[in-house]
Amino acid sequence: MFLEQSGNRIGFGEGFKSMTINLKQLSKLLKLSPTTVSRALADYPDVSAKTRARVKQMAIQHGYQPNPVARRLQKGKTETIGIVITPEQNYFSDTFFIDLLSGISNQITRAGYELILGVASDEEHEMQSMRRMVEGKRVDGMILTLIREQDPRVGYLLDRDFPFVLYGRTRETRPYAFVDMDGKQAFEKACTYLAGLGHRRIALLNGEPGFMFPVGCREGYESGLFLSGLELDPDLIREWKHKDPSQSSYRWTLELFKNDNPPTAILFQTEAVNGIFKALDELDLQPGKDVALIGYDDLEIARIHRPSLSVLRPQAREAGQRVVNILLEVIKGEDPGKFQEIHQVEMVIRETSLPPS
Amino acid sequence: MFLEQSGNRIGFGEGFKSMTINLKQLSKLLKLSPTTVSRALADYPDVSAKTRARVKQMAIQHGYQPNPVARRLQKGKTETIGIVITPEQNYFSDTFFIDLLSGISNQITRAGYELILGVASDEEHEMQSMRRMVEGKRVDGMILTLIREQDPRVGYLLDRDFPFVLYGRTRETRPYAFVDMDGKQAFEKACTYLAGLGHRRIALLNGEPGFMFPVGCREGYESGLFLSGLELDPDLIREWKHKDPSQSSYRWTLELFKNDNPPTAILFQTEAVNGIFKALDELDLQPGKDVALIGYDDLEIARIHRPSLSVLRPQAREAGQRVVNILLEVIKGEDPGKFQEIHQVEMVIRETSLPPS
DNA sequence: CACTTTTCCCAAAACGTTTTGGAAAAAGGA
DNA sequence: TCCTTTTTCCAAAACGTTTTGGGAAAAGTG
Repeated sequence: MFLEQSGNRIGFGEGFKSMTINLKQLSKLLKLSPTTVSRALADYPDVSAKTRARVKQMAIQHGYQPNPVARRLQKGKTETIGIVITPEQNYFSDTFFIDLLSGISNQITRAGYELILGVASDEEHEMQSMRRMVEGKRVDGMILTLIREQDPRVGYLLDRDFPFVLYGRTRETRPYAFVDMDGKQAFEKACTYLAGLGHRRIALLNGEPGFMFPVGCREGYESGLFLSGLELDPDLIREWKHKDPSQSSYRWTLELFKNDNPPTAILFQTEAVNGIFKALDELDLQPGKDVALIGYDDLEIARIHRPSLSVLRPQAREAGQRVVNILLEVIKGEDPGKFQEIHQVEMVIRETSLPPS
Repeated sequence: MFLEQSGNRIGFGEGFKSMTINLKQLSKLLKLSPTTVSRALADYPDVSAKTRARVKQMAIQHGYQPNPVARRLQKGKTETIGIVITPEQNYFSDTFFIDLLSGISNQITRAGYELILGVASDEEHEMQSMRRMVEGKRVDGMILTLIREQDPRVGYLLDRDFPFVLYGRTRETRPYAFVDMDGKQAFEKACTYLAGLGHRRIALLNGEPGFMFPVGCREGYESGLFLSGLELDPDLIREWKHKDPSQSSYRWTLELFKNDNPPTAILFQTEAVNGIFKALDELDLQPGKDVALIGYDDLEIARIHRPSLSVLRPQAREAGQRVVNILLEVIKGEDPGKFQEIHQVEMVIRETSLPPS
């Protein structure tokens, strides 16, 4: 009785009228048990080729799709992974993060999973949003970006053995999975390139301390100087604030050129380029001509600007895809320590990396 | 027997060890039925105040949270809403879209819902991603942004009575819910303001045809000219491409000034500002001094630039919150036609809106 | 032919909630 | 005291899948 009723309950209720068909209804149509239909669709070997074909054909004909919520309940998995972004850090700006997100999203969809997004205004809400996802059993795994040197999120997740993958790295001795860009090698390459052109005073306008990504950049910078036989001058290193990249980089650039012996080249994250351009303009210095520039990240402004900006270009899309594939492995139970990838960064020479004049 | 077993199944299995407690387990602890516990937590009146307090206390003590997947199955709702973004349109860039998303996300979380995100590379995948969500029963409602004049998504959703809300508007006669910014009123205000300063040649560098938002901008521009007793000159209207705002606006700005009678002011979407600045620089015209500028959207660059850019500022965060609240009503079964909101846009006068020199 | 193996299918349980439809106990009314 | 009403609780069904543990029929095997 009840079975009959529930089988006929299509098209009732207000709001969205579901045109979709049930497993039970489909099985009735086929005069088979729900078990067999389910197994046929899942390509189990214990259903004959003939009925399997019949089932699949009927499923397609009626546009049957298994209800994901029911599947999740039975399987004990949410088939969902979570990510929390914090807009105030405009890390999010422009193409870089979008490329990363695009790679993540596509791969997640391909796996039949879902991506749920949290937007947090600050560090505290970031943690809160993540805890809701984890403790509320809303996701099977987390993706973390914009990693800090000491990142409480990593400890939290490790403590409860919850699957996660970092885009980036942190200071943590326990093994964990990550995909990172080789910022060190990138900045080393850029630095030796500039030195090879004859630059002797190369400045570094680096990201804010506390985050992990500037660490590699600085290491690469120092290593590049060393390899080129140049000495490190602390006066040539400055750090912009991520809350206000343009404003802080503007001020620091002006400061750099108050130096008795000013730089002839600057390495920096492209995020900070607006402030640098502005400062150089005020100082009557032409980017590329009077000061060589190489930015990290190939944002739109880098390609658009005249002269166009030489950049270090991370493959964000590919990285995003790797992050997801790894996370799916970790969710399956693989050892996270096995997945620690450092991706190469390409250097794109455009118009702002000439020899010193 | 089986009940007992499943009740004890904590801490087994590889991977994430769930520390969380069940409704069944909690009810056993309380020596109550799952029914009563569930109803106590949901504040049903048919459970005594004393036991309700006892239940709640125990629930908090053990950190009980109902499994959302099970609840969704029973309730027949996904408690999830979907959004699809397309990165290539760098509508997404900078603070505006993030503010919108932030408002959306916060309100969704507050309602206990989830936001699932699709990232589509083009119009076709955008539709595909949405269909997966809708036909796959993965969401209860959709949020649409960056609406086109003829937008197939709207027809699709209307056809199957699926709840949705637009951020923006489209050309569609059937009633639907939307939250839009009053671009018309904004551009009218900006235009009359400039005319009031004495500008007689005001140009419009508008968004790409096919999308809906430039329509209102143009209407406001024309209305502003009319109200100020100025004549419309088609030579002063150009349209940039959304795939490449900087490049196209750069070219069109140069073109505008080839005019025998060039403009003394430009209205535009702030997205296109880089190209305009670049072109003015080449033409040796100072923004704000030689050419007045008012942009639509208060992006970071607008505040940072010297001279700082006068802008029309939509309240994206608030709009995002409204979109969600409306969508929740529509999901409940309210008539979408009741929810059609047009939000005012504030004008922020900074340094680029002086009288003509 | 009798026995074993393989092929093909299915009934029932389980996932963790909420809702339905009572039922027992307590309280109120005569 | 007996009947009615209110209070307080609960067993069972239901949501739509997948998995478990067979079981009947068909196909081999001797």
